[in-house]
Amino acid sequence: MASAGKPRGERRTFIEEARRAQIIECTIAVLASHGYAHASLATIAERAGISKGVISYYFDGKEDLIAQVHAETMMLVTKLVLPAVATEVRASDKLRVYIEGSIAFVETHAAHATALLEIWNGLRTPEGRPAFDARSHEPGLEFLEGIMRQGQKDGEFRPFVPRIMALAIRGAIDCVLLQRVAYGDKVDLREAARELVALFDAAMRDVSGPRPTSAAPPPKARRGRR
Amino acid sequence: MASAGKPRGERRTFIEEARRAQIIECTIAVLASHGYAHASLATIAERAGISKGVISYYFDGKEDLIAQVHAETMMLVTKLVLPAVATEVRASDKLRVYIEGSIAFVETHAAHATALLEIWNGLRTPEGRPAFDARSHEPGLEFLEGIMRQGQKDGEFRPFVPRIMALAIRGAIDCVLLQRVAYGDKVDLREAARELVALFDAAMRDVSGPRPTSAAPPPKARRGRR
Amino acid sequence: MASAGKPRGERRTFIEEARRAQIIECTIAVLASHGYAHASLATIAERAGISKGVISYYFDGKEDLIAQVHAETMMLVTKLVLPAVATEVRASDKLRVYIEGSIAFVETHAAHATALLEIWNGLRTPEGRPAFDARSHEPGLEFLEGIMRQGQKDGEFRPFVPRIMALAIRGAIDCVLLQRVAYGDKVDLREAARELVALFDAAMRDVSGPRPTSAAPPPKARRGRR
Amino acid sequence: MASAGKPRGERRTFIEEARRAQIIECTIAVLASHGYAHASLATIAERAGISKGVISYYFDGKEDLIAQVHAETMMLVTKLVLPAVATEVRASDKLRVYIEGSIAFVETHAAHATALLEIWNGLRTPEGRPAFDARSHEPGLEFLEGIMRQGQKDGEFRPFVPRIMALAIRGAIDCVLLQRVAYGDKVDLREAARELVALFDAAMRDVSGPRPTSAAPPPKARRGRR
DNA sequence: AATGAATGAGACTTCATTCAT
DNA sequence: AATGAATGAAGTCTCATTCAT
Repeated sequence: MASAGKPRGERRTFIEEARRAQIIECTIAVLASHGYAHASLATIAERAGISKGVISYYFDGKEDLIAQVHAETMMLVTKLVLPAVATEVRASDKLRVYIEGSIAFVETHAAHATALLEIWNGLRTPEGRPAFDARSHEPGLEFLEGIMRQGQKDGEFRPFVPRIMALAIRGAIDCVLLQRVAYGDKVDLREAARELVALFDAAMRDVSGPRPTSAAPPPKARRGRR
Repeated sequence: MASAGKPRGERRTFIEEARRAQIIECTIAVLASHGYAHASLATIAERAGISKGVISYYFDGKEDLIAQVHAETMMLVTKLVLPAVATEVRASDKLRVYIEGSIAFVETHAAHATALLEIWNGLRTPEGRPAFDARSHEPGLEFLEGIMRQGQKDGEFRPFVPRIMALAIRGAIDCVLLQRVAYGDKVDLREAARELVALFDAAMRDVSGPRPTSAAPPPKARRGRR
Repeated sequence: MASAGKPRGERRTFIEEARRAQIIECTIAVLASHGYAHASLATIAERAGISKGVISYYFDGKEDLIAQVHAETMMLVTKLVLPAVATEVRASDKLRVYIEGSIAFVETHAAHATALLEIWNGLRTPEGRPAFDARSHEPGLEFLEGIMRQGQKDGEFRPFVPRIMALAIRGAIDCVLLQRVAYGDKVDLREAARELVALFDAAMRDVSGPRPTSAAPPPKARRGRR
Repeated sequence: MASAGKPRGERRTFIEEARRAQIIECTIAVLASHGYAHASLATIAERAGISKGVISYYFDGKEDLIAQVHAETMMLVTKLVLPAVATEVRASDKLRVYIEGSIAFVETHAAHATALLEIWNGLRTPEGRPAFDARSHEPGLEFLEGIMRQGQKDGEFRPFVPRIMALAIRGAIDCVLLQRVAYGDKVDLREAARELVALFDAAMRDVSGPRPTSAAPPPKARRGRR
């Protein structure tokens, strides 16, 4: 039950917001380094240098904590990737920026990315079924499908089932993240981004005929990759 | 500890082997239906209609049981997919059969496939690090890379980094499995197989020049981004 | 520990007295609605719209708070029932008024009555022994016994052991309260009062012989039973 | 969830039945001596000289344990009181035997009686409402009401509301138990039984006129009360 | 006079593991 | 070869209490 005394309303003091952020940050770190199953409240509290009770004070139990970490991280990755995608006009450019941005997120926010993967894989319903299963990919998948349908309408992409293509993109990015987690710096993320962009460009581009909108060159100057 | 009397050597009676197989089978079923974290020895024993002690008798603890389930399942999937691949000659055909076989395995051995995913995601070292992380993909990845290198040598495939392409294939297949787990029959595996084959065929095939056995395949010009 | 600065002496400012009364009132409400075990300081503070610290400021811990709630409520029920009893002369009338008043208290002060029951049942010494056990009934029991002895001396009542009769009256009233708590409005308290009066009148009245003080008619007109 | 491995089926081994009985016995003792709120599993296990886990092994959690203690004790008191009641024919005799039996149970099974009272008072729903509130008295109350209605039909009892009379009887007995708990041997249970029988006999007996079935004298010889 | 923040003990539960039979 | 019984550690959660501000 949402017991009393916890500052879960809208009004948040400065110190409270700081603690909350600190706990979330530590949870991400522990998720990344210990894995979902070993991310106990005790470990998290120890890392934060606080007592376990504080976590219960700020969050409605472990489930709530994990859910908020998930939401916060999803918001972060969305905020970092989507705006860049929105600046592009052509579907192929959108996808390129999406892939590049996703891989860049893995590089700049390794712990966040790993924690996200842990949550996706580890969070379960009481009966053991995945709680953030493929369903939690939905928003991202639908976003990708939207881009693909646009590309197909514009004649930029060949015909294919958008859902499968979107799955392939997500799976590829996640698999690269896994490699990064396993092998660390030995995995060249720049190269991975470059290759994945080329891979899916080749996989989707329509080479069967003349570009329908050939008269319409890229409406904006080619943006350098970095 | 590996106490004396346990039949863990090579010599195994028939009944022993049967028990062992039964336990492994039940573990797979429980992993698939309850998830890694909820797959307790009690649940497995109950499903097998035996007492928990028997599991300890045949396996050196839970970790050992899971490891053997993993090995057994990997062996199974390998046995079902690789021979078919070996009957093909051209790299593109090998890849097609590999993808089709992998997706078919998901369909015919749903529990095995799900259990495998659960183990990959859930099994950890005592410190919390993934025990069957990306490293356990290695054999499969290297197998795929070998096919790709062959295709590139034959001029069938364009130049690309085999490792990344292999990762993308594995990721795509795993993601389709996740969808299947999440959405069940609503996911059309035949369609998925067809689409993935087309996807990676388009992604890899060399369309720049004359066909496969031409005299001079593109050595490695243009590792350009597009 | 009773730290300095807390207004626990006699001298109390108006605002202090108001806070104290407010906390006690809220404690009664929470006891009645949540039960003893679930009446946490957090819940009480929340209901009062104050912080938990205030309660510690005005009371020496939870035990002290409950004790004061008990004392206050006992005082209230005494103040409401005893004066009416005192206006009667004959023992049978006193008992009638006592029962009617007790049941009326249950009706007009439902939360107080329920809270009292919760305290009687729930409050324990640190070792787990009832802290407000039967002993806390003592004043009320002795009061009833006094009335009975008077009635026996006057020849109004037959001979019986006053203590047991007093226990029966208290038990009957408490049991009616329990029914009220459990079944709410479906329990007709007017009827219960009427029946209990008749029950104990029949149980105690001496019908063996002529009224000793038959010459002394009821000194006041029979008060309507409702 | 009813986890696996617990012997909760019908088949019970001897040793298992013994453990189960031992745990229930210890729970009754701890309930009686420590009160409901302080009857933790740790205390119960300590008293039984076993580890906490054993309790979980034999019972589905604390709630289940308490429920079984309740059921077992109710069964015991029923088994001890009801047969004796059934041997009587006249309602007044049935009630006499019921009261005598109930008080005798308090004397011979003090811990059981106290534990029962603790459960009635202490067991709550998650929201804090009584779980074995007055409702759990229902069977007993209805049994008493049945006797009373028979007595009224036979003309043995005067008219009154059976439910209130039944409540009064239960309340009186419980209150005597409370006194016993509080004052121990100083409370004379024989006297209490004698007095309560006389009390309720006087309260219920119809003295208004001739016995309706006066022609039918007591069908069996008066059984000496002691 | 009051508050928000933090603590730490204690409760219940789950589960891998051990052991006598 | 197998079982039932038992253990003990670890996890999550609640809550009275303390304390600096």
